[in-house]
Amino acid sequence: MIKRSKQKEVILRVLRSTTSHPTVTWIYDEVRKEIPRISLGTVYRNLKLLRERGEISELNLNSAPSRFEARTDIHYHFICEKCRRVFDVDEPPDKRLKGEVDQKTGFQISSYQIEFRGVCRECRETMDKAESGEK
Amino acid sequence: MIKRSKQKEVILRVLRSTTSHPTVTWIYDEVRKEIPRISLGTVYRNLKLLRERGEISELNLNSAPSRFEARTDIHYHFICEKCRRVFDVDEPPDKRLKGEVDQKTGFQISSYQIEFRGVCRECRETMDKAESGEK
DNA sequence: CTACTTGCAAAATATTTGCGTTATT
DNA sequence: AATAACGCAAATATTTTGCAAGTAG
Repeated sequence: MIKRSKQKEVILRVLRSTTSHPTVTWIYDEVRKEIPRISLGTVYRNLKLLRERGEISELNLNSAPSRFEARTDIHYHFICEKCRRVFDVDEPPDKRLKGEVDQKTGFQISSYQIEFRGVCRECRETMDKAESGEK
Repeated sequence: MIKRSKQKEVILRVLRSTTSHPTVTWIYDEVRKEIPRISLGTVYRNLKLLRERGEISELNLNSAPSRFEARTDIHYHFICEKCRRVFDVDEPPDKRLKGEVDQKTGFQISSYQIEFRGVCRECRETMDKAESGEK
């Protein structure tokens, strides 16, 4: 049975307070403002529990540390390969997709993720400027 | 400038020889059969180069080690949460999706990935058996 | 009480990097 | 020659885990 704890509550509250898809370390630093003696291991353990309970989502994007978010509904993500920021994409996902893949493969699908990669507008502008200036 | 090397060639050939989405360690072990003194660092470095050149794809699925594959066309993946195997899903991806997200966000999208998670048929059967036997 | 949770520290994984040497162009 | 790539080993992350003590149910 899962027992409640101050740590769990604060971790969840911190994650719900942002839309920035933070890393474990960022969450750890935020939570420490309230619980200075919390350990990184506890953060990992609770994020894992919360993910298993379906209360949060974990994103594994290219290049190491996992990102987390409080949203658990299916939506797209965009990862900027320059600045590494992660954006939610406001485009309704295809409702039929899961069912079709379900049927075609015989797999029991519990969730899915769609991730776009590229360069965000801001970084593109910076790059354009740099290019015209340098040559 | 990128120079060719025996190592690069063998790594690429090994990856092209399988559809199993191997980890770096698996690739390393395979390549060592031909080049026993190759170092793990070289495998990492070359996989990174090949990915940057767009010759291979890197998949970052939940739970640590990256997986690689020689395919670079857009297709879906299914990850079994029990046995951790990765399957290609034979379902044509939505052609309009990239364009729509492109337009809506103003991002310059270079690629995207769709990953389904769940339990594969084989593991489901194993679980069903275990359950009926244990109670 | 019992069993889940915590903090701490150590271990286990995974990936990157510095450096002197070797190979490609 | 110049520079990219290599092997090796050490350094960095990143994540997990064992354990003794604390806390919720």
